[in-house]
Amino acid sequence: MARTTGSHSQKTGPRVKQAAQSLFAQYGYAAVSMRQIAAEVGVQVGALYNYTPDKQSLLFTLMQEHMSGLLAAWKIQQGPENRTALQGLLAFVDCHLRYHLPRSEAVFIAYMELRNLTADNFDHLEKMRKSYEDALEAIIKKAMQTGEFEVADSKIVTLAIIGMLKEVSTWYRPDGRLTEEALIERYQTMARQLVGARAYP
Amino acid sequence: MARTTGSHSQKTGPRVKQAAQSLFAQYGYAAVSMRQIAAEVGVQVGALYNYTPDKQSLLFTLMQEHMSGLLAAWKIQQGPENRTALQGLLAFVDCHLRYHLPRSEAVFIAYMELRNLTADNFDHLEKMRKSYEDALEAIIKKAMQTGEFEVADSKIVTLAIIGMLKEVSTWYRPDGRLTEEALIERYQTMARQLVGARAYP
DNA sequence: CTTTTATCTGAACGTATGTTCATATAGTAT
DNA sequence: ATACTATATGAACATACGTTCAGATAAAAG
Repeated sequence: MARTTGSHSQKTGPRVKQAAQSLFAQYGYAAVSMRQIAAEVGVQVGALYNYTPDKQSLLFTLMQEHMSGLLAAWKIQQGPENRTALQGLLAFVDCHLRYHLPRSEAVFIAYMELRNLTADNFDHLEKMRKSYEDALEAIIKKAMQTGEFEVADSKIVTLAIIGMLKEVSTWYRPDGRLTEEALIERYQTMARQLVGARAYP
Repeated sequence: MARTTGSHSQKTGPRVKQAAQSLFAQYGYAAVSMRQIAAEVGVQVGALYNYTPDKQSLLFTLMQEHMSGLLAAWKIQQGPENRTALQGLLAFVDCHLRYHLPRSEAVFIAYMELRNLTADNFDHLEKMRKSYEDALEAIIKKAMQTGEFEVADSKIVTLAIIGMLKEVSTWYRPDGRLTEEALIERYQTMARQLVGARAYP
């Protein structure tokens, strides 16, 4: 062996991804050229192809890693099976916001660039998105059966809560009026009222 | 005068806008070429410039008209000054969904293409969006003072409700499980619970 | 029928695109 | 020092872009 694989690559590779994420988030995938990404990294355009087979893979990798991280975060925070539905709901809100708020660029891309994925890549991500949605719906469904929540339609309530949470990423700024903690507390309250939870845990 | 102005124009003009709307919604502004739009209309690319000074104006016109229509719809449905806050909230939910559900293409563009507007055009639309948001916040604020709603933060609740409503457009299909009426009723219920409204109107 | 003019065509403009590749460069191992 | 190879360059590829415009077309007005 001559040189440890990717001695430069280990520096440049992440910088390519970071530049792509930053530019895709700001201008959109279709509006960003490989030359713009190269310029941001400080390299000629041909060098990018040492780190990605093509532009599409760059987008897919970013989106896939973001979604994997989200599902992993929930797996950790989802807690024991025997807790109440309200505890589950509050944990879901907490987990979602804590993961999304510090990742505004990745979040923006995840919601805006789905249509720029190839069919295969789209299907892959759609399955991940669905499984995240299902995690919340499972909590709601269980609470409907036990009467813990007062909701008429678990599907709609699931989507409403996710919609309410997604919207936060469009305006939240870390230096804004509310701390992350205060924000989470407010959204937990709204989620609790939205599902008509009977009592505090 | 030789020919009534726009004898063909009155047919082709709207078709250009419709084609642009359809293509922008499906593939995104940056990914759609003027040649694609022309092909959809059934005309050569040069002919488009009889109907728009440039591609940007095509986008702005679509977004501006959509937003004008929304504000006009609310102006009609907003009702008398003396009704209860809950009546106002339910009317807002009703108005929002009735306007958005049959306009999925325009809605998609309105939320996705803001960053492809020039600075001036963006500012114009941002003001309109803000005034729509303010309409809802005014209802919430009033209800906070009278104690009609139990909310801690009118701004956050406003954004949460709008987020919840916006999300509907990402999945609603006219031939789906729920009728428009049933959907509106469910979202009115969720909005009412979300703000902790004291009693039914 | 002739004139007028709104509308459309077809070609051209300069510039930009994603991707490839032979060649150069510079660190690492022997 | 020499050989090796991961990484970067710089130019080239065919194709596409938004926009312009001289000229063709066809419908209404006189």
